[in-house]
Amino acid sequence: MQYWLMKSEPGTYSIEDLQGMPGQSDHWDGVRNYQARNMMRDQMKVGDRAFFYHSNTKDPGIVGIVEVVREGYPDYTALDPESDYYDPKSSAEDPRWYMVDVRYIRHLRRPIGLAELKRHQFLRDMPLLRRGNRLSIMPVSEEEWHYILKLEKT
DNA sequence: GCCAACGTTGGC
DNA sequence: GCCAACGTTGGC
Repeated sequence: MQYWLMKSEPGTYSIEDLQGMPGQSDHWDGVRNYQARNMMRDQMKVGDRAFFYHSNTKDPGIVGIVEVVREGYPDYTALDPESDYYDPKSSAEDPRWYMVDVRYIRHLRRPIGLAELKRHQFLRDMPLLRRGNRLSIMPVSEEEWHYILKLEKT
């Protein structure tokens, strides 16, 4: 089983939004970055866990945990001209973008902010903390995963 | 295939 | 709202 971190702007889609969906699960649409696409299409497996990260907000940070419940399949919002995520270069025959489904597991006991994460040398290699990082989906090592879960209890 | 221009991300 | 960093686009 692998661990991940998935970013979302809470103004667009927050962990509370996911929690409010039927079955507390939803598709993770709108990813339009090839590296992130490849991870969803090729690497994310049912049962994998991910941190839900709130980005581009007053207090960016990890707020909860979700589980992958469906593996990569074409992101149909790319085919919908009405969607903000429409991409005329994608087609049903040759889908360019993929998504996975995730299910809400729980909130962390407290949000762990970006500033706090940065204070931990142990986490310095996380792509999230590297300068200029723009990946919206990234792997988290098992060690990092458990380290962060310990922070939650402090 | 290079690279300048442009658009987007996302912290601050 | 600013702007650094980075990915993408498109002219050549």
